[in-house]
Amino acid sequence: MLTITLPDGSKREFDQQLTVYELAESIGPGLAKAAIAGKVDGELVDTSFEISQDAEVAIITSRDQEGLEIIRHSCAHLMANAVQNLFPSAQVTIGPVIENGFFYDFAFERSFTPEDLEAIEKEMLRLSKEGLTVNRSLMSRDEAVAMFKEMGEEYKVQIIESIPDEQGLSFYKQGDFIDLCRGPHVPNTSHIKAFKLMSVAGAYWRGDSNDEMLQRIYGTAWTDKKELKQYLHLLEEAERRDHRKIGKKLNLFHFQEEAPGMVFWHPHGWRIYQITKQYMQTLFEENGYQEINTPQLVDYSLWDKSGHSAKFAEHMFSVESDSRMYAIKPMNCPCHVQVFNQGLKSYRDLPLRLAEFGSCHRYEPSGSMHGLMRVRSFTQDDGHIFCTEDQIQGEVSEFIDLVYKVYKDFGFEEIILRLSTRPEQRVGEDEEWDQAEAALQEALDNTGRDWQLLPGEGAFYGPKVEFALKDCMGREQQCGTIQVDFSMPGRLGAQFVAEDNTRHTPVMLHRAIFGSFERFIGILIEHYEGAFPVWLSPIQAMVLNITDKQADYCEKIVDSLKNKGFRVESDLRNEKVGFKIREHTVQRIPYLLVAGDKEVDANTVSVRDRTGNDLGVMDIAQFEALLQQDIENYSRT
RNA sequence: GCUCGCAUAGCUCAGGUGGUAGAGCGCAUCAUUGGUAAUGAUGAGGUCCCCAGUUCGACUCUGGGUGUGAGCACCA
Repeated sequence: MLTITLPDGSKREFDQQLTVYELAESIGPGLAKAAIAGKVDGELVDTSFEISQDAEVAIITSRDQEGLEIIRHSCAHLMANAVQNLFPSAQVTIGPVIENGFFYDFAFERSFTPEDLEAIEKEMLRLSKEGLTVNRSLMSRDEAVAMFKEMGEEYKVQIIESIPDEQGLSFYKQGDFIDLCRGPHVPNTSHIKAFKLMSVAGAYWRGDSNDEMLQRIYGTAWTDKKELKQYLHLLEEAERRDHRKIGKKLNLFHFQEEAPGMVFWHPHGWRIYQITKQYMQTLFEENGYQEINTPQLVDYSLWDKSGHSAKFAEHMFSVESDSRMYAIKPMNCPCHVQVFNQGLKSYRDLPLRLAEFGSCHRYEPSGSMHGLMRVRSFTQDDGHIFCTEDQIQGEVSEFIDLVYKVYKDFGFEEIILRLSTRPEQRVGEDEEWDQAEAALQEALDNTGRDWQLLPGEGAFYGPKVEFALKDCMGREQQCGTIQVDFSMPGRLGAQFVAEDNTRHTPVMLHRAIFGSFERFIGILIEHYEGAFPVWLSPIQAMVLNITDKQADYCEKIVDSLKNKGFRVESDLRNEKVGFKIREHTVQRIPYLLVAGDKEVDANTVSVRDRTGNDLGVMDIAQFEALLQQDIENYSRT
């Protein structure tokens, strides 16, 4: 007798053991058809799995997240199958599930072309339609090695050899194609219906840049065609929002060959930059930071002392002058310690918070640069807090609150918190680490929010908290961070006099909220698709005349709004008002004010927003109030 | 840095078996003074990314470089 408990709590009894598939069948033929896998006592298994004792069992279909992942995984196998059908000399390696899809890495004598992808996709479709049964089998490691050796699959042999042979290895076979896999997999290739191959790219074997490069094919797979279509649509939207495109369209910035990875900010882009900077400057003032500024060029001796040149010399720009070698500063912290070191500090001075809009240059690898998101010249909203160990938690707590406020003001509601703790290679005493990690953890717990733990991911000099925000497309963007540093203050000779007149080394907290202005503005551009909230808009309102007759009136309105501190301009060109409206709407200007004879006579303007809403006719005072309100509450219209 | 692709007018992009190129938008000039997402006409714009090589001749083919895109690796 066998009792199976289903997810709804109902129980079913069976005389003898049965497979997941048979269980699904006993519930209903529709479910049996839809069954992709089973979950037996919390463990995912194939539909062919034999249930031999009392258990809680769920039937997994494509509607479950796990079901979708199994489909994606099986789709990776389907692709490998298709590739080997078409290109027998291609060797298989690994093919995991990733966000929205899967990839599979092949070793092949040449790279795959877009035409190859089409052919592979076609072959996959054929195999899917054929409805091949997918069978699981077990093999000992030696058997498996022998089999793949015979097949000439060198990479697979390496993988298998690196797995400990305990209860045998599982293999999945469909048609002639067999692959090592933990599974589970769909019972039949016909379950894989909605997929598309997206791109080919090189990827290192085992992810190691010293190893050879393989051919990676990326694909996406979904439950049905509709979901696939939705996903492809989302990708199109992401492309529309690409900050590089919008930056060009809205004339915010450009890059050119002579200065790779360095931004030429145009007037409107620079305005956004200045507004975010002024925002941060106010925030610094309100939160006990003192703004400083430190040199761009600093002699290598300082970078030797700080340890940066030993680790990052290849990524630093150098300048030689008067036969001395300088680095263009790649970071601000050593300079901040120099400021701290001027004058003997007392425990009464702590915590000492120094902030800098620190312009840094790093020689980033050419292939890593990406628009504003990763550049070689950037400015951090950098800050360093010199404090005692006891002060860490309080400082971190305050900082977390600050980060939430800032991200909210900029329109980001969802924030992910991560704590990275001690790595194997590290400096500092374990006691210090214990204390610092506990302080960070407590600060996180005090927020009452969820946070993730990343054990071993901390920097060699101390643990850290990282802040990732979610943009409107649901993409995570890591921006802010606060890091405890046990190392640098000591290396650079920072000290303070304690209550008992002994000298101590302060702890240094590195912290940033935007990360870099460049990247943060890139994120803002994509988040808002260029339609910045009024408080960030380079131009908040454009005043349009209908004929030359209203030109003076328009200028008068612009002057009066400008005098109040609003960013307003006029467009008095000899064009039809419809043309001007189109142009400035495309430029995402929040408000368009139209003045014709009627408005001149009544001393009003006709107001329209960039989404096409007609806000009616109002006088200037009313419009000012409207703007003011938007600005004060960081409105996102 | 690695793999693969791309580089043509200010922008977005066409184009040609090797004989120096074209559209739309933008820009300029003129006409037009028009009420809420594109008024019309005319015109000016090009070292076809750079450097070598092959060739009677290279924007086109070959090699090298630079930049850039997707991904990998890296990211103090």
